[in-house]
Amino acid sequence: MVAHGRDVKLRRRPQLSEEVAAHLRERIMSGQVRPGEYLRLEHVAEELGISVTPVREALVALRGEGFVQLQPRRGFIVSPLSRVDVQDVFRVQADIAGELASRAATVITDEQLENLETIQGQLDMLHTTGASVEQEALNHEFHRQINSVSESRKLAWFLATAVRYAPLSFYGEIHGWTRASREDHHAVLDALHKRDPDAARFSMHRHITHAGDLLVEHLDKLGVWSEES
Amino acid sequence: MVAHGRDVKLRRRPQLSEEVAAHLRERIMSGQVRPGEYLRLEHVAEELGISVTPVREALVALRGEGFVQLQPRRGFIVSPLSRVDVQDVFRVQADIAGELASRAATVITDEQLENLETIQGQLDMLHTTGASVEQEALNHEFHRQINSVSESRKLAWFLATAVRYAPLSFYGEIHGWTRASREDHHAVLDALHKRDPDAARFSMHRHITHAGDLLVEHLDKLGVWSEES
DNA sequence: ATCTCAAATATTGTGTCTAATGTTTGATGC
DNA sequence: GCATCAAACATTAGACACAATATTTGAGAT
Repeated sequence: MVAHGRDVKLRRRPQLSEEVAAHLRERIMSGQVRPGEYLRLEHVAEELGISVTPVREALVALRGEGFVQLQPRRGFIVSPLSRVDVQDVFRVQADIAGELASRAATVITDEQLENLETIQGQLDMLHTTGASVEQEALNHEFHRQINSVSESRKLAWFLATAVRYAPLSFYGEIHGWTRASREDHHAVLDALHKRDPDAARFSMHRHITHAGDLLVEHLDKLGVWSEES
Repeated sequence: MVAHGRDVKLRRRPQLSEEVAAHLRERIMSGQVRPGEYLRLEHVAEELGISVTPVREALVALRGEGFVQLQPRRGFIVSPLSRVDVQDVFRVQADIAGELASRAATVITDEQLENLETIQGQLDMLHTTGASVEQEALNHEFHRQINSVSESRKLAWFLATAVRYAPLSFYGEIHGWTRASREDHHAVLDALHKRDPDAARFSMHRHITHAGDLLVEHLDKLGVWSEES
């Protein structure tokens, strides 16, 4: 039972299918592959220099996330995507994140609050410099902490699937986002400090809505929508 | 052409992995496999008389639905499940179904309304007899119609994933459900007739909440929860 | 001699690949 | 147009490499 040391294996190889899924998500949400297009197993496999098995596995996962549709015996098609669709995803995300923040407000410990303050403090410092990768990580950690406070597994899971619709590097790239985000975060922290569930829900909901609006604008420019009106 | 039938129980029309996924969902939500248990690929494959490939595919899909978790190189574990978890899933389901009903109320056509009335009429007739399989189908169709009126793809998709937490044959088996359902449905129809979004949202939300409460009660008896408190 | 503990070895089971099978689509000939 | 056939491709099976865990073995300490 003795710990065999925490020899950190830095080279922990991620699952191939995970990488493929991330790759395809990115390609879809950046408009490189259009809605209605077929994603051919063999084609993708060849492109990445792997066999079809992990590609198929990735596509099955992506189907579960709503990015592609499976036509049995025919193949995987990129799902239609409209402005309203993305707004809807963020509506769900905002509702659930709000609920989680609300629950967190009633049970959060002083220690957890301090932890959040530390994270936000580091974020605020990075604000001046432009280290967007670390900003991403800290931002993610900030939300992860809040969402884990109430231990609402299923809500957290729903939230996680909604979050996937935002490209990984999105938040670092959007001008003006870091600043708006900072103010939003402080409003959330304030509500948590006061143990005010309604305020926590409201401020978190508003925060996610802000993000969603920016993403829609961003995707607008990329022109990823399937149809226009 | 036709395989020399060994003990072939699985039909060939649907995808194997689909059937496996449904099979495992059912086993999880009926308490036959407990949270924390490993689902071994080969074991499941042998049990169903198929190879491991579609089993793995089904488990990947189930991971996307939150039923199991993947520990890389270790295996698939049945996710924890508490009473609160199921309540949360139904909360999300109720919110989204309410939103979809609300949207439907503002755009539904007379023709679509008449269609719904027909479906509900058939449901009401079956109420006296006990043809639960057909009841299931009609009930499903009733909701499907409403959810498709507003063409909100992503919301409908979220809803679909939440719905999977109810065992397929659940509604037919619960005593008193068909009657309560009938009243709920008529309230929804009434709201749609009046083109009243708020009433549609409210009545649909209540309907789903009713169903959720019954399912929780049902699962309580089965004892599927991972821990008690 | 017995116990402790770690290195060596065996076992189990996933992750990926290759190959066989079946289905769909589109072209070709009638 | 309609049947037939071939190519393309998804789907399933089977095989194997390798990682994670369990078991055994053996050296050193008591």
